[in-house]
Amino acid sequence: MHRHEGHDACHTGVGDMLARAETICRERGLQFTPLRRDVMEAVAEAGKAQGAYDIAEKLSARGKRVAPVSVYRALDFLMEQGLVHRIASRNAFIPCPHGHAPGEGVVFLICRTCGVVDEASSEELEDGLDRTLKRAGFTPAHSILEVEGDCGACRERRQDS
Amino acid sequence: MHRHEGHDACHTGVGDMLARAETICRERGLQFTPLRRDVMEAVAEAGKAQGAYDIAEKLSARGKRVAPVSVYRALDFLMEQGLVHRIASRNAFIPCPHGHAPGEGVVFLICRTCGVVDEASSEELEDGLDRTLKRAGFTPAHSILEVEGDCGACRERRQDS
DNA sequence: GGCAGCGGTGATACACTGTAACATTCCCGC
DNA sequence: GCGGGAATGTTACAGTGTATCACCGCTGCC
Ligand SMILES: [Zn+2]
Ligand SMILES: [Zn+2]
Ligand SMILES: [Zn+2]
Ligand SMILES: [Zn+2]
Repeated sequence: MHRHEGHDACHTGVGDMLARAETICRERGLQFTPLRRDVMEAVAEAGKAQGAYDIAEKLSARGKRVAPVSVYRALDFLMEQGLVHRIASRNAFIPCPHGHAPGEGVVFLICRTCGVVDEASSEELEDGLDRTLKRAGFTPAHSILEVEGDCGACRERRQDS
Repeated sequence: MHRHEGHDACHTGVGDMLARAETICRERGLQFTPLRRDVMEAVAEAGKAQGAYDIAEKLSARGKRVAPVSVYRALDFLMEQGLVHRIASRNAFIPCPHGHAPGEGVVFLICRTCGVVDEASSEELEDGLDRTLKRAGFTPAHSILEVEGDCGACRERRQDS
C-alpha cells in the first residue's frame, strides 16, 4: 500500500482492519463469515470508494462467482457494525478505521482528483449543525455530510507543476 | 444575499416560481422552453421531492408521452440555473425558492414522515464546516448536507395522538 | 431562396444500482 | 434425527441514469 500523507485511511492497514472487524463481531456475538471477510478486505485494500459491482467483480476474479446481491448483504452487515460507510454521492463504499460514537457527525472529504475519501469530525461543526436544526424546529435522525474537492496532496501536486 | 433559518417562512407559490424561472432565463439569455416549464411546474407543485420518473409519468398523463431522458435534460438545465436541487439521499428533486450565493452551504431537512424537504443555511454551520475542512487541509468545491428526521409539524402531530 | 450550424427534443438502447422472492445449505439446540 | 434460524445462492425485476443518433426549428450567411 502506498503512503499518502494526511490520508487517514492509509494509517490503518488492511490486516489491522480485518483483525478489528473480527474482534468486533466476536464481541457482539456475530458471524464474521468468509464472504463478509472477503468483502471487508476488498473495500479495505482499495485506495478509493468501491461500488458494489466493482467488489463483486473483484471477488469473482479469484474463481468463484460472487453475485452483487451477496455483496450488498455483506455491505449492509458491515455498515450496521460501523465497519464500512456508504458514500451517497458516489454510490460507493469505504472502510471505516475509526469506530464512531453513536450520533457522531462525520464529514466525508472526497477528492475529485485522486478519488480518496477521508473522514473528519469536529465538535464545532456538530454544534453548528445542531443549533441550525434546532432553530428550524427539526429533529435529526441521521445526517449525510459529504464534501467534494481537492485533498492536500493533490493541491500540492498541482502547484508543483 | 438572502439567508434562511428553515421553514415555511417562504411560501413561494407555483406561479411565482415559474415567473421567477422565466425571468432568470431571460436575464441570462437562455430558453425557458415548454418542456423546461412543464418540468419546473411538476417539481414545484409537488409537495415533496420528485423522482425523474415520477415527473415523466406525471407529464405523460396529460396526453403526450415524455421520456425520462427528456426530464433528466430539463432537470440538468434547471439545476445549473439554481432553480432545482437534487436530493442525493433520495434520488429526487425539489424546487429551490431562494437563489443562493455561490458557495453558500445549504442543509436539506428531509422529513421521514411527511416527506417534505426544507432548506436551511446558517453562517455558524458554514464557518464550522470551513474550519473543519481547513484543519484537514481540504479545499472544498461542492458539498452535500442532508439531514433526515422529523419536521416540527410531524413531531407535534405525533405528540397530540 | 438555399444552406450550414446549433440548441433542443424524440426515441431507442443500454449501463449501473439496488431489492424481492424463494431455494439451499449449514449449524446449533432439542 | 429433527426443527429453526442465519447466511448464502439464484433468478428475476425495479429504479436510476447515460450514450447515441435522428429530427426539427431557428439563425446567420451566401
Ligand atoms: Zn468512519
Ligand atoms: Zn487527492
Ligand atoms: Zn435552494
Ligand atoms: Zn414532516
